[in-house]
Parts: sequence; C-alpha cells; structure tokens
Amino acid sequence: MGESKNTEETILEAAQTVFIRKGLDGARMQEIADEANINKALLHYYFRSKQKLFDAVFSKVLSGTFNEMRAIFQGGLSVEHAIKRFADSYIDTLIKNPYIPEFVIHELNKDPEALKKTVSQNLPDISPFLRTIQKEMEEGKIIEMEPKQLLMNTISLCIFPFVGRPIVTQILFEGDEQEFYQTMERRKKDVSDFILNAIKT
Amino acid sequence: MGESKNTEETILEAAQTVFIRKGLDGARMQEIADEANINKALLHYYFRSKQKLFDAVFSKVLSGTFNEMRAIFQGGLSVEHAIKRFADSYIDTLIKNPYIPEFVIHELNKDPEALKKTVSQNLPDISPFLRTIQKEMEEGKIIEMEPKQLLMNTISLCIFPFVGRPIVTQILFEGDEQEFYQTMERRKKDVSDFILNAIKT
DNA sequence: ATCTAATTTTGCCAAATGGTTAAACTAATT
DNA sequence: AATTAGTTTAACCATTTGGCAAAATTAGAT
Repeated sequence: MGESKNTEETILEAAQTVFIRKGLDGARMQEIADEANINKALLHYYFRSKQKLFDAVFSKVLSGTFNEMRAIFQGGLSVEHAIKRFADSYIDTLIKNPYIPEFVIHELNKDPEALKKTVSQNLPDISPFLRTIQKEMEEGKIIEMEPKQLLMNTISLCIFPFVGRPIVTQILFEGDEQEFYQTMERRKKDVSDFILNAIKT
Repeated sequence: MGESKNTEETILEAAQTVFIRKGLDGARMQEIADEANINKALLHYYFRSKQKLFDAVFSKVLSGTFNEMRAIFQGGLSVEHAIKRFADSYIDTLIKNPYIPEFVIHELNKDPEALKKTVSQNLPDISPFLRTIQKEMEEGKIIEMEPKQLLMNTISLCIFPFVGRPIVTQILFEGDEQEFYQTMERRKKDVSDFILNAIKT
C-alpha cells in the first residue's frame, strides 16, 4: 500500500500543532494539510471531518495530560513527596509543552457539553490523595486547611504561569521569553518550598 | 436622531458577551447582532469590521482587568495588606466575571503580536511592589525568596481556579458549579492565609 | 503481467460568513 | 412641510472554507 511512513500519525501531529496554536475555530484544514505536507482531501479520507480530527487530537492530548497527574496523586505518596514530585515533573513537562493547558482549557470553556464525555473518561481520581492530606492533618504533620484548597493551590502554582505565559512574561519579564523559562526552571523547586513552608506545623 | 437608547454601548456589551463565550474566531457577526437585537449591517455601520469591533471589546476588557491590579500593587501597601487586598478584591471580581481571564489569555496566546500594543498600553507597573517585597525581606519581616516568584504565586492562586474552572470543577467538585463558587468565596480568605503562612519568618 | 484494494491527488461545489450598497426611516431644525 | 443629518434595514456580493466525487497512483497478491 502506498504510504510514505505513517500518514495517520503525521496528520495527527500536524493537526495537534495547528489546533493548539489556533484553537478549533481558528484552525484551517488547509493549514493542517500544509503542516503535514499532504493534500487537504487526504485529511478527510483519514478522519472524515474537521470535528472528528479535532476529537482525536483532543482526546490524545487530554489523556497524556491526565495520565501524569493520575500517576502522582494515586501513587500513595506522602503529602510532601507528592507535592515535590508533582511540582518537579509537571513543571518540567510544561516547559516542554507550554501551550497544552491553555488549549485544553479554551476548548472546554467554549463548549463544555460537547467534550464532557472525553473529559470524564480521562479524569484522574484524586480522592486517595485528599484522604492522605486529611490523615496527615489529623496526625498534626501539616496545618489544618481544606484539603481541596491545598490541592487547588498546588495545581494553580504549577500550571498558571504557563497558561498566562503571554501576560506573565510581559508584566514580570518585560517580554523576555528566555527569562520566563529560566524562572520556570528554578520554580520547580521554589513551588514545593513555598507550599511545604505554608503547610508545616 | 433615531436611536433606542445607546446603540454603540448596546453593541459593545453584546459583542463582549459573544466574544468572551466563543472567542474571536468562534464568534459570528450574526450572533452578536442577535444578542444586541439589531441588524447585522448595523454592526458594520458602527464598527466598520469584526476586527475593529473585537479590538474595542478587547481593549475595554483589558483596561478593566488591569486597572484593579494597578490600584493594588502601586498603592504603597505593605506586603501583607497588598496580598490580603488583592486576594479579596480580585477573587471577588472573578466570581462575578469568571470568563474574562480565559478570554484574554486565549486571544493573547493565539496572536501575541497583534495585541501587543493594546497590552503594553494597559500594563500595570509592578516594580514598586517588588521593591516593597525586597525591603521587607531585608528587614526580616518575611522569608527570603525571589520577589517575582512571590508575586507570581499570588496571581496564580487567585486567577487559576477561574481560568481552569471547567476542569477544576470536574476534578474537585464532580461537576457541581455551585460548590465551586462556594469554595471560591471561602478562598478569598484561604489564599491570603496560605501565602502569609508561607512567607512568615 | 494482471488484478485488486488501499491510498493520494485533482478539481470542484454548496454553505457560511464578513462585508457593502442603496434605499427607507426617524427626528430635530428651519 | 421641507430639509437635513443620523440611523436602521433589506438585499446582495465575494471570499473562504469544509467537504466530496472521481480519476490517478501505488504496491502487494495471484
């Protein structure tokens, strides 16, 4: 059969690049075809429609994003270790893929119903980690606070700078992208220091 | 002259509603016209083009967003008071306008160059607050850390839950929006407690 | 070599969409 | 009432865009 390497995978990668950059509405099938160095009709041959191609990309991105989160929060780690590991590995991933969170969030914001199924299929269960937090609070290892607020704080501190990168870079680094990324490297450690300091008894 | 009340303002509000919900690319001029209960051609009469209408909306939203930030961080408050006030008033604003941050961030992410001018015209100058942080560290009032990381943490903790609201609501509240907003009410206080705990000597 | 099935390209279409034009309407002014 | 300037509408146009049908090509099987 006539194929250069793996056309389907090539298309998916090109589509991911374009969709992440422009969003579903902003992306053009022609642009995806160009990015993949193929003909526009070929996109429809492999994925029927723009929507189906988008769904494939979105699902792939979403599962990748959540798998990492699941591995950490369902791993039975202590609060300290989970936070350290989350900050370190998640910020590391985001330095390499800074556009993913904004992409997911925007599409979800625009049409929550349409993507609800895809989301719920991938959603990590964080209740084990919430119980660990609860337990350590009762043991007096960390201060008392709502476990959900602690988890929300951890996630916020890691992800927000990347979601808000364009503004953050302007306000704090006068537009210097490189300085932004250098600060993120240091932030892997700074975030867990900050959180652990805030919750130590 | 024949006008119902203030057509221009009506259009701007309708456009803001639709642009925030769908983004520039997802919004349709017809939908904006419907939202404003007017004819599509009237949009062009008042604002020439979709792009110009969008620019007007974006600029208005951006200045509103940054004015509040500027007032707090340029107000010469102590670190403790500035953080308390920022968390309280910003989260309060976001409870009322939860879609604004994601809107601004998405458009900025999609086309940073096109909006650079609008952004830089409204950008708050946070250097006074960074100096205040520096000073209080030297006086031993708060622990040593990069002032920019502290500011980034403050902003992240306040804004992220709203930007990531669709996912956060799913993961932490099983999709219950009301519980999300109740948690945000409590969060006004929780965020400043958390930060002040993290930086106290 | 021929046949067959999968893949790729060419050329095209119908619908959607941003935008324009000219006519119609409204209300203050004279 | 006639004029005039500003406002609103209806009808239409040009372009873009997602999508499709049919021809062309490729490569493995017989």
